[in-house]
Formats: sequence, C-alpha cells, structure tokens
Amino acid sequence: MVMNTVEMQTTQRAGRPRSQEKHNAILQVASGLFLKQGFQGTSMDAVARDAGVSKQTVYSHFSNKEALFRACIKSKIASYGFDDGRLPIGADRRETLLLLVKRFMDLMFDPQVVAMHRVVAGEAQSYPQIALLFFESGPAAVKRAVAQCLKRMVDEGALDIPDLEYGSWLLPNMAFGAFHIRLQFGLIDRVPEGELDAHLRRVVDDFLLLYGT
Amino acid sequence: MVMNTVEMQTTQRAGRPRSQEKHNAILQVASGLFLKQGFQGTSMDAVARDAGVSKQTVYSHFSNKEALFRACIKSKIASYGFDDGRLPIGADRRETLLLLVKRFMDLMFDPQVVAMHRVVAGEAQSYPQIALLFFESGPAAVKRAVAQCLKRMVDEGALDIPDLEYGSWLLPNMAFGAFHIRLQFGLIDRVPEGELDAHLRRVVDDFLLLYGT
DNA sequence: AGTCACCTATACTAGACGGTATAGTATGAT
DNA sequence: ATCATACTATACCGTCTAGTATAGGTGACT
Repeated sequence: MVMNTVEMQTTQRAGRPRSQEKHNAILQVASGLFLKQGFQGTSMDAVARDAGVSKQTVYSHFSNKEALFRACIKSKIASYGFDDGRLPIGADRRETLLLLVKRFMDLMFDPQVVAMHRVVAGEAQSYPQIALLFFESGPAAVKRAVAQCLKRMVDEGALDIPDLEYGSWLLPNMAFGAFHIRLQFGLIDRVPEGELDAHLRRVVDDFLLLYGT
Repeated sequence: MVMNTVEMQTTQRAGRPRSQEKHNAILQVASGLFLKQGFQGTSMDAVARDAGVSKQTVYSHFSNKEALFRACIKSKIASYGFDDGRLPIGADRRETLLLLVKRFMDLMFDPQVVAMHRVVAGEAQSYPQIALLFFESGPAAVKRAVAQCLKRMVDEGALDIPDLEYGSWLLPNMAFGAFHIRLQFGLIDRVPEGELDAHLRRVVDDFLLLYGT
C-alpha cells in the first residue's frame, strides 16, 4: 500500500521534512507542461528537469504520474476558487446580470481554464474520475453560482424564471457566443475586451427579454 | 519527397493496385482507436493488428501517423456531410426551427462527433491545422447551415434577427443546454430522446420570443 | 551527537513507440 | 512470361517512457 503523498504531512514525522518549495515547484511546472502538452505528451523526466529537481524527488512527493496530474488539476481548481459566495450586486438588474456574466466568462475564457478543459476532456475516457472532479469543481460550480444569483433575483422579483435549472445553463451558454469553441480549438487565444463587453451586453438584454418581470 | 498516399491513385499505375478494402479497413479501425484513445494513445502497431494488416501496409497507404490521423478526421467529416443544402421546412416557423435544431443537435450530440471534438481539441496545440480543418468542416459548417436557414426565415418575414452572425451562434448554444458539456466530459454518453425533445421545444419557444415577428 | 528521512545524481529495467529493412509471396497490367 | 507493385511476416533501430535502485550528501529533529 503506497501512501498518496499528495497532501503534505500533517503530523510531524521523524527526520528531515519534505520541502514545501520543491513541492510547489513540481506542481507549478507540471501544471504548465500538462496544460501545454497534455497528459500523455508530458514526461516525468521533463517535469523533474524543469522543476530543477531530481526525478526521485518528484516520486517522493507524488506517487505516480496520475497522482501528479490529479494534484495539478486540484491545485488549479483551488486557485480559481469561486465558491466564496460573493455574488455581484449592481445598481439595477441589468447591471447585476452583466457583472455576473462578465465575471464568469472572464473565468471560463481564461487561457489556462480553456487549456484544462481541453486536456481533461481529452483524457476523460482514460481518467473518468479526473473528468468528474474537474467538471464538478469547474463548470458545474459556475452553473451553481449562476443559479444562486438568479434565484436571489427571482426572490427579489427582478426576474421570473419558471425553470431555474434550465435558466442557469442557458445564461452561460448564451454568453459563450462564438468565442468558447474558437478558444477550445486554439483558433484564438484571447477574447478582445471591448468585443466581449458588447457581446455580453447583448446577451443580458436577450436574457432579460426572456425572463425579465 | 514522399507522396502523400492519402488519396487513392487516380490514374492507373503499373503493378498491383492498392486494395481499397484494406485502405478502408485501416481508416475505420484507426478512426475507432483515435476516437477512443486519442492520437498519442493510439499506436501504429495496434492499428495494423486490429485492421488485420501488416504494419508496412499501413505505411504504404498513409505516409505517417499524422497523415493517418488527418485522413481519419477528413473521412469522418465527409461521412457526416451536411453541406447538401437540404434545409428543413415545417408547417410553421416553430416546427421549422424545431426540425433545424433537432437535426443539428442529433449531429453534435452523436457520440463519435463528441469524441472527435475531444480528441481534436486535445491535440489542438500540437496539430493546429487539424484543429482548423475540423472546426471549419464541423462546428463552423453547422453554424453556416443554421445561418442559411435563419436567413431564409428572415427573408420570408417569419423572423426578425438584427444580427444574423450573433443569432446563428445563439441558437445552437442555447440548444446545448446541460447536455453538451456532460457529453464532453464523458459523464453521460447519450441524451435521452424524450428529454432532448422537451428541451429543444423550450429552446425554440425562447428563440421565437426573442426573434419572432 | 546521533538518527532518520529528504534530496541529488546517476544508472538501470523492461517495455512501448514510430518508423525502416528485408525477404518472400501475391496480383494485376502489358 | 515478365515486370512493377502490393502485401505479409518478422526482425530491427534508436529513442523515449514510467518507474526503481543505489549510494552518498544534507538538514532538522530528539
């Protein structure tokens, strides 16, 4: 039985403790390589070399390649935490919706998030648990946050959404526009600020036309 | 200079001609493996073995792994040809839109199409030309067909769409609902017929609410 | 001071990979 | 019949891979 060395030791063990800096260096380098080249396209030797660490040290911190990949996904997810519950409040419902949709599209269109999307979906057949982990902590969490914000607006009488589940997927989907798929296929690597803003304003107007009171 | 042996010879060459059956067998087997295991996860030995053919024959028909991959994508795209221009016409505009959106979602939600989406996006960094090829012949072609149908309805006065480009992405995006992303991450592998139908009816109603005359 | 575990460096195993080479057989066109 | 090519079967090459082994140096604790 091999310990999952992903979590740093909580209770102090005898002897020299593992270096947190090296742990982080490995994670950061591996994340970059995985996102750039995919799981199968990244070698453990490259991780060790680029992290300035011996290969044995990599295996001391992470029991195998899959565990390292999983840790990278978890770490990236945590660094984008949007489970803080701080939902936007604007001057009116149009501005509130706009803030909401801008915030989450900034996240969904972030190059690293797009890269994760690509890599995780690409390995979904081989690593379904990682796909589930990413989906639940990523897109599904975004959708839950959207639902929470929409529900508040419904409760306040600002919106009338008969099916919140449907509406919570509809808004982000509308917001994807022509951008998301182009990002996924690497045809563009960022969305121009002004263009995105104009697009999202139109989306919000349409959404209000559907569900405004 | 190595010939790109992807296309079968048009003019008869001297000697024994290449077997079309073996060509197709290789293509079919390789497509299945690429879609299941990805590009890097599929070996040329496995392709030869599963196609019941020697490795040399594979290399006789396709100059290298990338050429084989490209041929598979092209072949799959061709087999899903929807550039026939036969756009649906229903009894009324609601039914026409429903037929349109059902037809293209049947395509976009097809397990093999979803698998291609995953694999091609996953290799987009390494093979941008293949990503472009797939995007143009796949999602972009769907969008163009949608645009064509919507334009006809606008011309007939059945719809009023100020920005056709925006509207042509909006409709498919709305139709994706919660299904597309779940398919992409392998959390479901098919969409229940009845559930999809009910969803698409709602989408069409919403779209008509936005753009109906 | 002693000890235990981390860390480095390097060598190693065992196998898979893409692609080539070779030798012999099969097949179709001239 | 002959020629040019397809095709099989198998071996091979060089390289890469994930992961292990080992030996000596290092740091933090009791």
